[in-house]
Order: sequence, then C-alpha cells, then structure tokens
Amino acid sequence: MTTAIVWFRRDFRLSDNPALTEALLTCERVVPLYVHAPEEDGRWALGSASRWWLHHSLTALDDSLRKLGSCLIIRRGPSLETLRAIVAQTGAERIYWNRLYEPELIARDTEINRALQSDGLIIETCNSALLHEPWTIKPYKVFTPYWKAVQRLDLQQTPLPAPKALPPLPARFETLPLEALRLLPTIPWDSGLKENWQAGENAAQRRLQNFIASALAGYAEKRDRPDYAGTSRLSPHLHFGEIGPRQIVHAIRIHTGAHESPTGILKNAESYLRELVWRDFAHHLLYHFPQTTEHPLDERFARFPWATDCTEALTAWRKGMTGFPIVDAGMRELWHTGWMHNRVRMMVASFLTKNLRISWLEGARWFWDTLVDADLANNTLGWQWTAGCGADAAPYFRIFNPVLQGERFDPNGDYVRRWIPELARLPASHIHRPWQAPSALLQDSGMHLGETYPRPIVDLRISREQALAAFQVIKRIPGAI
DNA sequence: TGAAATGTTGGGGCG
DNA sequence: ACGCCCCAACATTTC
Repeated sequence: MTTAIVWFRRDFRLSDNPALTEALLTCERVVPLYVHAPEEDGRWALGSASRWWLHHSLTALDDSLRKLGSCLIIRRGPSLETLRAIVAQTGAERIYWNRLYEPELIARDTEINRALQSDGLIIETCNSALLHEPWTIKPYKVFTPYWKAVQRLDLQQTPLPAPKALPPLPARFETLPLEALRLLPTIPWDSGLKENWQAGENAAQRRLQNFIASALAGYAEKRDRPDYAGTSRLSPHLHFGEIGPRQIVHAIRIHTGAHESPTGILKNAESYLRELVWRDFAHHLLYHFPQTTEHPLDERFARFPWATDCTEALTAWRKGMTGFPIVDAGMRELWHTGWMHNRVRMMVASFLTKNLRISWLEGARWFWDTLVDADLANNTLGWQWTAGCGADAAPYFRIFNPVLQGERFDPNGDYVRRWIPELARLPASHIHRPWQAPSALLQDSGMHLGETYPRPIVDLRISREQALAAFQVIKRIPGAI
C-alpha cells in the first residue's frame, strides 16, 4: 500500500484539484490534511472575516470528503513538523499540494519542500489557483500588454473532474475538532456574513451557475452598478480555492457556445474574463514585486506627505460616517456583509487616499480584516492602483468625486438607501448630496444633518486641491516607474 | 476603471 | 436683415 498526503491549504475543493487528482492516480491511500499555522502567514495573518470563512470552508470540505468515504484531518502547525508527524504516523511516501503565491508562503513552502525531499519523500506541487502562474509570463507592470500576452496563450484547459470515491483513512486517525482552531468570533458580529454567504465548493458552483444564468448577459453594462446584483460574487470562493478560474472559464465557454446570439454574450464573457485575468495579474505583480505588500511600487510615494493625526477621519471612514453617502454605504456594506462592490471599493479607496490623504496601507489593513475575499495579491494591487503608487496605476491626480460617482453609478440612490436607512426618504436628486438639500426637504425626509447623519467631514474641493498639492511634493523625485 | 478648467461652436434672442 | 451677445453643448487641456 502506498500512501500520499494531500496538503490542503487554500484549495478547498475536490473538482479541478490537481494535487488531489495526482495523489489518487499514484497512491492507494490518501490522507487529506489541513494544517493550521497562522503564524507562518507573517505580517498578513488571517483577518476576522477570513477566519470566519475559513471555518465554514473547512466544514464544507470535510463534508464533501466524508460523502466520498474519507474526511479532513485537521492539525495545528508548524507545518513542517506536522507534515513529518503525519508521515511518521501513516508511512506516507508522497506529499501533494497546490501552490500559493504570497512571498512569505513561497519561502515557507520552498523550505518545506527541500526538507521533506531530504527526508526521502516525493513532493509534487500543482497549480490549482491561476490561469497562468506568474513565472510563465515575463514581468509586466501594465495590464493591457499583459492581457494581450495571455490572450495569445491557450486558455482551453479542461478542468479535472472530482473523484467518485476516496480511500478510507486508517481507523481512529487523530484529528483536531474544527472548533479547536477558534476561527469563529467570540462575540456574534457575524450575522450579516451568515445572511449573505455560504462557504464551500457546492455553494461556489451554485453561485457560478446562477451568475451565468442571470447576470452574465448584462455583465459588461451592469458590472459597475452597485445597485444591481450584476457581479459574480465569486471572489471569496476563488480566494479559498472552492472554485478555480479554469472551471469558471470552462463553464462560461460552454454557455457561450450554446447561446444562439454569440456576439452579445461574447462581449460580456470577455468582459468577465478580463476581470479574472486581472486576478492573475495581481498574483503576477505580487510574485515579481514582492515588496509591494508594504511598499509602494512607485518609489516616489515612499516620501508622500500622508496626513498625520488622522485617527478621527480614519474612524469615520471605517464606520461609514464620513457624510458622503456612497462612501458610507460601501463601508457599511463591507462591515455588514464582509464584501463590497468593486466600483464602490474604488470610490472609498480614492476617498481615503486622496480626500483624507490617509496612506493606502491603512485602507489595505482594514479591508484585510473585514473582507471575506481578502487576498494579498488583489488587495495590494487594488489599493496601490487607486492610490496612484502601484502598477498600471491611475495617475495620482485622477481623483473620484463621491457625489458624481454616486450619481453616475447609483442614479436612483437605491444602493445608498439600502445601506443608510437614515437617508432612505431622500429623493434621488439629493440622496448623494444631503448637505445641499433644502431644509424643507430634509425635514420632510426626517433628516437632521449632524444628528441622524453626519455632515461631510471634508470639503471635496479643498481636499482635492490639497491632495494635488501634496503630489507636487514628490512628483519630480527620480526613481519613478 | 476622473474631474475641473478652459476652449470652441453654433443656435437663438434682441437691438 | 444683420451683427452682437449669451450660453448651452461639446471638445480639449490640465491637474
């Protein structure tokens, strides 16, 4: 009997899981293992919302494994010691895992790989998470040439099927109860997460099918509208590997192939594929520029005069109490559901980094703790992009006006009304600028500015000018990208 | 995957 | 009828 360990890390699915498939091809016995070692994540240890998701994702994976006659073995780290212990207990000869791309995890995995090989084990690592791994494409700093480069490549990879059955584990194999990892919050702030999300591979597949059936047809047009359910909402499932990008591309290709009028669908399919490739691009950047999790890619920004003494403004931003409805709606959606519409992410990020002139890293840390889809590659790219200091960055002077953005992308104010009930009775004409509403209108709407809803904490025109002036300070420093 | 400032054009009101 | 001005609408430039 040959035995393999499949080390699950962030690939919590049975279908299109190359590590699992390879293990089953080569060995009679397979030990599905999760090792909890948060200290190995370094400076970006799991945030609260991610811990919540992880708990439910591990539950779902264990359920799926049990249906096939196996189960998930859960242990606490350190990873290398734990793997060695399992090897000793099972006599495993091979270990399989799917690769991760965060700098500190690459370093850890490389070291573990080397150590286990010197123990005499056979190690095989696979790609489950990306369409194209970072080192297969030369370094790019701009998305468009990257996009053109990958379009020339073959994206026709067919996803692997899930196994039909799994070999049983040795009897009474020691495993920790999931609760021992203490991933769930001790105070119950997670009701909004429960209402909005279901973790796990099956839920991910349902969401994909639902997206393809309902929202894909209008994706290119509606993806920027937070008042519509026009996006896939697959991001947390993708982050935890409950679904893989190959599976998504494949499912969309089947759908577009079956559609009667392919041109309309193709535009939407390509628009969505582009977003998936942005996700690959974020991993590409993190791999080639690993310092960017903490440091701006554009080195001029190391000397950017960020606002000091900004605790109050930062708190208002976090709580959704800035007085700008679209910003506050986004921040409250984030707090309640662990997710925010992408267009609104750009608006709140622009507001933080430009109107409040608070460092993008503060925003990145808050998102890291509150997002169920918190992903180091995507988070780093997104924040540096908006702040103007990253790859393919919006020029610093591209400053969003939250009133105009609100009126353009939430024209009826439905998104604002949903997340800010105290503004719900304001008409569309003033819902994005309540401080400009006539007092009679405010009274009719039951509004008391400064009491039921804050007045704006900054002046848009002045803060914009101050941000532009701050940029002048670093503009001409050499070493720019 | 901006917004504001500035420039240009052309229709219509009016003396 | 004609020139002049106003200003919306659109285009271009600048930050």
